[in-house]
Amino acid sequence: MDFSQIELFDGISASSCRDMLICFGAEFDSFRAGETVCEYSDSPKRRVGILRTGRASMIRIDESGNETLLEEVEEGDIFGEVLCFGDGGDYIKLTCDEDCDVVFLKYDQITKRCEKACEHHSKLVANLFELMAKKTLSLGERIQLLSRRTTRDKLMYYFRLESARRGGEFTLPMSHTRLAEYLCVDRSAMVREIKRLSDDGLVAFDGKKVRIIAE
Amino acid sequence: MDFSQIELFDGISASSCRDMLICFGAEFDSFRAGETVCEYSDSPKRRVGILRTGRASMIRIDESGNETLLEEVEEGDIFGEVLCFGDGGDYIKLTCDEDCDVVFLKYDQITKRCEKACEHHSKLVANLFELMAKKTLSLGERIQLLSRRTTRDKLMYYFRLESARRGGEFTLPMSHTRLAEYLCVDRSAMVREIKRLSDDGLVAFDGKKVRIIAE
DNA sequence: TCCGTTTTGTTGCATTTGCAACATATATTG
DNA sequence: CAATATATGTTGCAAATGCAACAAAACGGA
Repeated sequence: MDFSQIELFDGISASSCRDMLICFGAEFDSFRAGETVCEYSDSPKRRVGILRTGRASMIRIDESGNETLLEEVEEGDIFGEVLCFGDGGDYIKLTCDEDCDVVFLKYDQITKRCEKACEHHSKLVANLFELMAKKTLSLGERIQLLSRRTTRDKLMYYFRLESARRGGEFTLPMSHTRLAEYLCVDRSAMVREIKRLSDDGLVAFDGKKVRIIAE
Repeated sequence: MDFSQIELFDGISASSCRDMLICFGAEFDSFRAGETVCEYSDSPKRRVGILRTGRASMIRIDESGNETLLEEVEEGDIFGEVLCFGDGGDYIKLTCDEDCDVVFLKYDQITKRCEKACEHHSKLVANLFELMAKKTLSLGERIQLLSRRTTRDKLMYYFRLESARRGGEFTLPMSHTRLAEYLCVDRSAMVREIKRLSDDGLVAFDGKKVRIIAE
């Protein structure tokens, strides 16, 4: 096992990694596209996951069967019920969009000093801190998006963000169906609104390509 | 200055605190209720704030003048543009609901090792990690709330959460006006929906007291 | 206490939205 | 290739929502 490429273990020697993996109760696992990494319905496992490779989606399904895309988890991201999406009663799962490699750490071991007092414990916490800061930012961005009142505003905010991130014209990184889940709006209503944006000359669409014309 | 009650400095001696405050570029400040702690419109200051005492609100005001309550910041919470609410272009400010005491730390100093290699640097990062985990949870909760499609669902989710947290009946911790901002819906529409919830016998209201009757 | 400000309650109305139901197109898989 | 599943485009309609406007109530200082 090569730890050096994993951001979480950055600056920690391989032998220290091995020590720590024991005291953190680390588990490595792999999943195929479409498989479920974990479910957060029942008993919390109190562990933190790090996505080493692949892409996955945190999805909530409510009583009515509505699916909501809570967040996209990408390479290097952390996830876990201890960190986010505390118990609201609904069924939540993490599903792989691609094949994924995952590490799990026991949350309680992270903040408490371990008995063996691994010398690199604190370095690992610092690394986790970085990952967490990244996540916090992306959650905050999500809130900014969802706090728009209308579908039109959500779409424009999303398009502007993607456009800024990728520089001008960009390709939608997901299907309409999924985008609707991401914006938390009805798909058909969203498509209707997209057409209006196009008619009003604010945004130009060419297949999955999007270009903002006017603010 | 007594550091011992501040969660951030938990487990760190007063003398180490003094050392660190220098290398972290720490600034202490106090604000009166109603005052603005900081604005995140223009140039990012790249610093992290910790609210030592008091309560404050992170508020966004968009071009149309709509105010959105992005998050409530309470005693011990951290805040800052580096951590959340990355640049979406809007004007964001943190306003005190009560008198507040605040510490600011330079973000870049946190993750980088300082030249003097303060021995307690890593302990402080671990403490920050805890604070951040708390924040991440609350942001995730917020996303769960905002991802409900209808005002009714948002209200019910909010009521259930508060009810669970405070055990049965509870008192609304904010005005209707502010709650509407928090749920990101129109106030009048929200009041209308509250009346419907009451009429439908799902929730009983008595002034600011709220009690859930049925799920 | 009085005055100005903020909050609350309410209503009408145009617009937006969710929802259900299709037909069609586009993968995906055996 | 055929068969099945999934995604897309579209529409009607009832319901929810945003918005504007206003009066009444509550609050907060001077």
